[in-house]
Amino acid sequence: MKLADPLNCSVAATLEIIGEGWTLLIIREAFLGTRRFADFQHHLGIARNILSDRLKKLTRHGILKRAPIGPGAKRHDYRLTEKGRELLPLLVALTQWGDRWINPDSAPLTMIDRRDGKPIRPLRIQAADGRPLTLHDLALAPGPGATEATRTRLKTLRDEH
Amino acid sequence: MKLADPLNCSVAATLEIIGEGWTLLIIREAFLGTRRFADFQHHLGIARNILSDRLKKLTRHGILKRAPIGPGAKRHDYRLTEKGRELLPLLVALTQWGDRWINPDSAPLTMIDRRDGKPIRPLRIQAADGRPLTLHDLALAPGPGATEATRTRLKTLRDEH
DNA sequence: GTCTTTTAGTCTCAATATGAAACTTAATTT
DNA sequence: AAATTAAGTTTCATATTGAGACTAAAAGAC
Repeated sequence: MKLADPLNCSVAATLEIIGEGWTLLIIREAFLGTRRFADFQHHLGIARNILSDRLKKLTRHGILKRAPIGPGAKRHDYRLTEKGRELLPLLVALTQWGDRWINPDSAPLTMIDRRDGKPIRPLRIQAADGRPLTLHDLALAPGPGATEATRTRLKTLRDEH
Repeated sequence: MKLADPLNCSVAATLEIIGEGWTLLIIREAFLGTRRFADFQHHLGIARNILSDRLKKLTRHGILKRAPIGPGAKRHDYRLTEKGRELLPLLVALTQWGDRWINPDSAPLTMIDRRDGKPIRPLRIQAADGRPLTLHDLALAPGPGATEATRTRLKTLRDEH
């Protein structure tokens, strides 16, 4: 994916880091507790050079961090940082969409609340006060980082509607 | 991304369809109201052959559908289906993560509640009864589509913890 | 209806990324 | 000290991407 100009968009910015199949699968593995190079490689069946490249990229972006495997060990492994753990809602969104639209009635894994064993609720978009919102309840406003182009585009959008 | 075996995982299944940067950016554009080939091309700066390929793939998977541009028109455009619109939480997750971790204090766009103009709430993982859950409150259970390998893996995970 | 322009692609070819497997080096184990 | 394992790197064949020229059908102008 070779962006001509920056799109001034957090979706695009995020995808430049994790917008590629293996990267998110590596992150998923990390959420499952995988830390070692060889384990990522076995579980995913990814080529070693690609894995090496992606682990470097994720580390460079602070999503994974290298840490000694044990106290005093010289080898290291890869662990999720806070920045990485905050990708959980993204993984949940991917899982829930896949469960519904690709594997309906045959979800491979269910995320449950450890406390009561019940499946978690589907993600919802909510207003500040918690009301659920649909697509039609949403609008876009320029944020503090909006460029002039973004502002113009937004106006065009509003005129269309 | 060439998966050796199916991973029996909805994340992987979903990423096989949309796990590539341009695909999600096309979907984002569609949420912004873009429908025509030339408009996707112009807004994203994507090569025409790649765009053509991705639109076909998205159409084949039922995320976009082709429809006549107007009543009686022979030309068609591309519109989100219900299946496509259900990707909204995924886009919100991408946006919110990017706003927080890549563009802190300089979000390009803010999603607001049309009713009161206030920004929407950050996505949360919630229990069936609505309680917010953190990573540590979650567990995984085999779903109806779990393979034997998945069940075994899950047991291993549980033993580790 | 015919001419012109626009739209939505396809085709070609060079550049880049990926994947498989052999190879290397350092850390651990025996 | 020797053997083994773990974590990569290198090499090279193959696949994907990107830029731009080219094409056919539809829409618009007259």
